[in-house]
Amino acid sequence: MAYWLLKSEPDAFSWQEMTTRHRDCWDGIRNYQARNNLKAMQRKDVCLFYHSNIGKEIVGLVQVVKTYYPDPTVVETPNPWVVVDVEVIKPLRVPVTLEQLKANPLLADLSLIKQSRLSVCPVKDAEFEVILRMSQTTVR
DNA sequence: GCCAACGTTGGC
DNA sequence: GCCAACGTTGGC
Repeated sequence: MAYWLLKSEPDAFSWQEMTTRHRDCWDGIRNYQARNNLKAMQRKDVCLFYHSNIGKEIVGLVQVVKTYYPDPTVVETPNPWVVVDVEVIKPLRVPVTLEQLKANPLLADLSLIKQSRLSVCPVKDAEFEVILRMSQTTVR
């Protein structure tokens, strides 16, 4: 099982909305590196839900419930873009801010920090554990 | 609002 | 194939 981080601007799609829908397809990814990460996701993989721009914090956990398929919002053919379906697991008990992530030496290598523009980032097992501990949350 | 980082486009 | 111009993301 792998771990990932999904970014969303709360103005466009917030954690609040995610919990209302409970399950949703993660569409709109238009970056090849991010797309390749989507393609690598397996069912049951856990994703950290991050609010970019506003909040700048990880606020919840979702899991992959359907592996990649063509992005239905794309009309051109061939369609190079894909989505996965994700489902809410739970909110973090305590959100973890970007500031905290940056301040933690164990997370110096975090993809979110090193490559700030990538909207679907891999998270290493050890990094995930550290972040989860910071959030005072357990996965299930 | 600004700017750094980075991706994409198009002229040559 | 190089690189300048331009667009986008996202932190500050």
